[in-house]
Amino acid sequence: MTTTYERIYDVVRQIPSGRVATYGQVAELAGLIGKPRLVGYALYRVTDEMAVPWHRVINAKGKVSRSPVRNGTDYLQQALLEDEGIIFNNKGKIELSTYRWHPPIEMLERLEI
DNA sequence: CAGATGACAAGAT
DNA sequence: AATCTTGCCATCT
Repeated sequence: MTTTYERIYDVVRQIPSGRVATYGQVAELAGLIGKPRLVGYALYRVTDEMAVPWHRVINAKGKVSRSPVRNGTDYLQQALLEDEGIIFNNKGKIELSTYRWHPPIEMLERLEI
């Protein structure tokens, strides 16, 4: 049986290099409309063996969600995104209109969104 | 099994 | 623009 978190990881795995999605967007695509926090909770528990591009998920303000409990993975996140060609401005913000991932139409139809 | 834990988002101030 | 509410819940120990 697929757990809630596995569904979230499956969505994140669809995000291509050089694009990003917001927590709310991932929640919606995972069938968890209005529960963006669950995505944050799930990503906190990601390990490298899971092969989930967790760094491609940012908050709705277009910034990396910083938190002391992340042990520096928040700063690593920005570095990984820059490696994929994403430009951050001087305030650590990116242009969502430029970099946001647009899921394939079949995916949206399957979810009836 | 009860309590602790934690990467959000939108609206109000 | 920055800070403060409020809603929200699967996992881990």
